[in-house]
Order: sequence, then C-alpha cells, then structure tokens
Amino acid sequence: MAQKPSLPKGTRDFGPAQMLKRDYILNTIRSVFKKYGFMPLETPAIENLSVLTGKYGDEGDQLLFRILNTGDFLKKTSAGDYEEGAKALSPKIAEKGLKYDLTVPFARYVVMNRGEITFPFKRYQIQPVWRADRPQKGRYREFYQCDADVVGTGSLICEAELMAIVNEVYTQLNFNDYKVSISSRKVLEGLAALCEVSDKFTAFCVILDKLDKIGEERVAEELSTIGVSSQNLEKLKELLNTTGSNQEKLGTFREAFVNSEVGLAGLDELSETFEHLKGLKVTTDQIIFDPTLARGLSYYTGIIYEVKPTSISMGTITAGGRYDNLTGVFGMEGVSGVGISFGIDRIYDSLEELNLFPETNSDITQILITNFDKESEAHALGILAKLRSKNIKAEIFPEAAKLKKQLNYANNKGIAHVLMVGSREIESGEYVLKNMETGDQQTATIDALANLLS
RNA sequence: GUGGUUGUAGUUCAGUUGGUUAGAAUGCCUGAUUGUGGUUCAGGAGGUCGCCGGUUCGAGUCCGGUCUUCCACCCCA
Repeated sequence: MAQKPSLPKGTRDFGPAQMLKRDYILNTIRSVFKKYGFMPLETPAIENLSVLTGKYGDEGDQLLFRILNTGDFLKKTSAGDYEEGAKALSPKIAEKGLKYDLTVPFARYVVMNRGEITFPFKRYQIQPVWRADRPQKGRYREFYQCDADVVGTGSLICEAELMAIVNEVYTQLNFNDYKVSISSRKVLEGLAALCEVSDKFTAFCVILDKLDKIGEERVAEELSTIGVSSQNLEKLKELLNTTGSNQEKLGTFREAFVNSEVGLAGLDELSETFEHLKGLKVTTDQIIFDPTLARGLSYYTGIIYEVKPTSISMGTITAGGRYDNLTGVFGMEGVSGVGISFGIDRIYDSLEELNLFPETNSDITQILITNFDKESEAHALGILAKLRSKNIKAEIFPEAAKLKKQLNYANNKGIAHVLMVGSREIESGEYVLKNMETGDQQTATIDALANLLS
C-alpha cells in the first residue's frame, strides 16, 4: 500500500531554485571567511552526548536530539530506571546526539588536536545543526550555521575583524537594513553588581534581555522579584536610558562602574574594539553598544554581539562572542576563543522578503543545444564539447523532441540562449543562436558565438 | 516543553444549516504551428478532501486522537 511521504517537523527540502540562492549566500560568506585567513573544518553530525550536554544551559540540553543506542538499547537499563523516569533513563539508552552548534564540537576538536594546531587557530565551518525546538518562521529544527572562530588569543583585534566580516558579508549581499548590537558579559556583571544581585547573574541577564520586548515597567517588576531594590532600579533605569554615541554611552557607564573592576574591564574592551574597527576602516554607524544584550548560550564570557534586520520582523541572523574557557571543560585550560555564526536560513528568508536576491545567477546553464535527429545530435555533441572547453556552461537536450518542448525547457530553466543545430546549420557551418529573453536570433560560426557568451 | 492555529488538484484557494458525480485560477499534457518558448485559442489529464478512528441513513463539513503548518510563550541562527 503506497503511503504519502512526509518530512519530519521543522525540516525542508531545497529545490534547485532555492539551492542556487542558498549557494549565493554560502559562497559569499565562505569567500569572505577565506579572505580573512580562516581555514575550513568539518566535524561529524553526531557527537557523544557527553561532549554536548551541559554546554548550553538547561534549556539547551532539552533541545538536543538524542540518538537511540543501536542494537538492544535496553541492555544497560533495569526496571528501576524506568520507574525513575525519562531523565534517568535517557543517558542509558542514548549516548550520542546531533550537534547543536558548531562551537562546542570545534572546542572538542581543538582539545583533541592541540598537538598539531598552530595557535592562534582560525577556522571556518559551514554545516547543519539540529535543535528540537518548536518550529516557527525563521526557526527550524535543522538549519545551517556558518561559523568563524579564532582560538588561542585574547586579542580584541579578533572581535574587530569579526565585526568587519559582518560588514563585508552584508555589503556583498547588498543587505543594509540591519543593526549590530554589541556589549560584554562583563558589562552585564557590572550592572548586576550595581543592582547588588551578582549572585543571581543568570536570572538578571534573562530579564534584562527582554527590555525591548516587554518594556521598562515589566522589566522593573521582574527585577524586583529577584531582589533589586527600588533605589537600584532607579540607578539602572537612568543608566540604561543614556543616549548619545557609543563613546558617550561608554563614558557614562564608566562613571557608574567606578566600583566594578569587571564592569570597567568590559568597557575598556569595548572601547578598544571600536578603536580597532576604526583602524580597519570599518564604519560603525550600524554597530550599537547595547548594554541589555544578554545572549543565551552560557559559555560566553567577554564581548558579545548580535545582528538583526531592522526593516522586517526576523530574529537574530548573526551572533557570537568571546568564550574564555570553553576548552576547559575538555581538560585544556587557558585557551580563549571568539567566534561568530551566520544563520543562513534566516538570511535567506530576509533576502527573500526584501527581494534582494540578484535576478540572474551565474550558476545557470548559459546555452542549450537543440536535438532534432540522430545526425544533428552527433554533430551537436562536438559543438557541446567545444563550448565547454571554452568554459561555457552548456547542455544538450538529451533526446530528439519537438522544438517547442526544447525551447520551453530552456525557458523554464532560465537558460538565456538556445543554439539550433539542424541540417541547415550543419551544411552551412553557421548556426542560429536564439536569445530567449528578447527572442532575437543571429547566425554565426561556433567560434563567433562562443566569443559572445564567454 | 505550554497555549492557540492550519491542512481540499503540482501550486494558490472556493466549497452554504451535514445531502447527488468536490469547483476555480494557475501550472502540466495535446493540438492550432512537421524547425521557434514566454502572448492567444481549442481540447485533455490530474483529488485516498493530511492520517486514523467515531457520530450519522449520509461527513470535505460534526466529534476524538495523531501528524504537519503558522503564531504567542520559553529560548534561539
């Protein structure tokens, strides 16, 4: 009995038209990564769960896809485990999982290959990741991340270069409606100290992060529930309402953080990063110091940033930050890293919504050769080889069909030119080239026509 | 994970208080045009109404479950 096939929730097929556009984004990002000195790396889709769990916070652990052990997966369990529930049973029946991001597997790779790696190590990685999230617009269960990370140096030049990459990628994609929010976990620590809730740092961050979503009043309400006094709320409110340039805002924060060593360190790092950006000739109009930026992933320790489109409703399209000790959990201390991740599925959705994909795509076949009958077909194969030797993307219609069908094929596939190869042309040595957009036709030798196309 | 929402030709959608043979547009195929597509005209094919079950003389329509879509939380690329 035939059944209708279906896809798992939150996954998609990408047809040729979509893949051409995805490749356009991917190729852009990849070429920029290479230009900045990053080298490629790939890691497996599956990792041991011991590598993945505990790196993304409790929420993250919940979103990991777990892979049932092969064979008799009940082998290591007892009836008692079942009684204790899913949480106790899960690690005994599933020891591997799909990777959740590219940063943690990268840290694992660095630790395992520390002997062969020359530091600072700059790598880029473009692969799918999986999250058992509930899908929504711009949120999928399988999606691609494009990461660039530098490990083995604490230099803020890296942060600035990653910002430069953001600037260059989106400039090349002709996408300008975005803003970069930048801050530092240390600034958040300073704010938490100011509010005297350093012991509830994580909760503090989560609440603060909601500011632009739920507003000042509700943030104040929630902050008071974790013990922020009304006096401190006033101080915080005044500080966060600071306006002005990035430098002016940093100055105001500096005054407020006089008693917070870590807070001041965060501000210094931000200032230095902005200096480096100036040195790199990166315009900072779209980069905004946003002290409420929190970022969920628990491994970040220093500067953090996030890119969001401004003219459409879309989540974060690029994000990252510095993590001082991600390799520490794998037994390699004292290696600082900083990275960035482009979410190409959301970039795709954004470009689509804003109609920013270029109309023509250089990956499309340039010329289709017709197929009228066996004799012309044999002749056409030679022409095909000749065109390809000149690096022209060419194909032949693989069977003798009605010309109408062949032209339709070219039309639907977006092929710009059709070369008629029939007895008339073979006899004269001059071929009819049809421009599918204008409908114009011209007659010339293959060499002359090839020159027109290449 | 919580709450809501969606599903009918390849696609986008109609389908009345439950009542004969489920429609349109578009796309596809054939012909008008034996070597000229994207325009026009004529004809044709295409549907287990997401899936499973229930109520009913009768279900695309009502009920339950399930899968999927989108949305709000949560969180995130």
